Amino acid sequence: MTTFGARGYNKGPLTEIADQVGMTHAGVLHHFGSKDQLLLEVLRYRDESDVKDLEGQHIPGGVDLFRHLVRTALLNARRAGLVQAYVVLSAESVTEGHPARDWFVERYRTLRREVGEAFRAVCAERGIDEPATVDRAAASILAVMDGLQVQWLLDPEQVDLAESSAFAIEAIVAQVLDPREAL
Amino acid sequence: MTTFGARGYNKGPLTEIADQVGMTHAGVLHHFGSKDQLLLEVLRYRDESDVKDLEGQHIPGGVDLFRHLVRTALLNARRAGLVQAYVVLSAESVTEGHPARDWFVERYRTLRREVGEAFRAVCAERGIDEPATVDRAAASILAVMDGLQVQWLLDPEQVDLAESSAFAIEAIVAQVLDPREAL
DNA sequence: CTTAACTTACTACGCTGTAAGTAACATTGT
DNA sequence: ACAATGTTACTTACAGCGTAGTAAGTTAAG
Repeated sequence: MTTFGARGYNKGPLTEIADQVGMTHAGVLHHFGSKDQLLLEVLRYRDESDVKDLEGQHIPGGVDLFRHLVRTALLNARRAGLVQAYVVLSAESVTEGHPARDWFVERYRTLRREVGEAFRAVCAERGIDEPATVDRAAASILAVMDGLQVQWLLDPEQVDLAESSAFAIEAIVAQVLDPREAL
Repeated sequence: MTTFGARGYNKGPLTEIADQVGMTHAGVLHHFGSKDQLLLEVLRYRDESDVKDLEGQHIPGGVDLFRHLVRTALLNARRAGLVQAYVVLSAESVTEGHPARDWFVERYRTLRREVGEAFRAVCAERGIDEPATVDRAAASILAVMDGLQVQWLLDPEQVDLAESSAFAIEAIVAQVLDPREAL
């Protein structure tokens, strides 16, 4: 994660990764078979340990999911390395034949579904019949979080990741629950 | 742009670029000196020709800038290659020692400033005293456009770039002009 | 006569993946 | 109890490719 995050998958050599665990690059290949496979295992492992972190604690739904996303943005501002890994790898994954492409496609589908469901729950709770904008809003919330991360990594002095994320999420949620035309 | 977009800067070889213009890779280096320099020239050239496109036409300000951004998202849905180049290169640029890093830092600063000014113009026009959220909103609008592009490139069937962008921009503008708390 | 626009040929490096060897440990048969 | 036989976790060494950059030569135009 450290190497792929700092230098990207393509430019992140196995030798650097091997050094970090006190091994030669051939040793790493002994365990993972190929560099592609290592990347997928790293991503899978992150997912697993994220789930473990939430064990016992309920995975929030409804309005709590949005609060959770805001807290995540706040947390992310303290772990640039991990954020950078996701930013770099997700963008790289859109290129031809990238080994993590399918993983990111699936990941975004899952996240959009979860955020979409949270929207539907909130709408139901407040007696709003489900607006057509739910799917767009779900994608937008994930998008704004990702996009802010890029700007923040490039220019941390100028961009406040947590504040901007919170602002944008609030804006989008408000627009779903009670749409207005400003333009 | 085609090669760097499709394969990224790191994995985009000079030979492929040279082939596209019917030349050897040494011919390309004759003109640009190094691969780094070529990338910077490509980016500079894109900027220049964007300015040329707008020549005569006024660069929109105030509320028209937001409409222009929505139209841009619509236009972008028809040019995946260019979009992919920006997505891949901007994310790659956050890595250590990337040749385009400074360029992207500067680019986002400029864009945030322009969007921020548009916000201030609209606020002045409508007699709203400038809210503290302008800067966050400016970053958020750029962020949501970028982030949606990633999701759209990965899964064009599932994500409607134009609609989602329009929705999110509207949401953010509305929240600046007339803030509400939804959470 | 010079300069520009190349090409060919080469160097040199970085990288992934493979093959063969080694040391430690586990398992099994007697 | 102990040898024989894997098996695991590596290392060293190397093959082999892709690639950026360089140097020298070629052709055409000014």
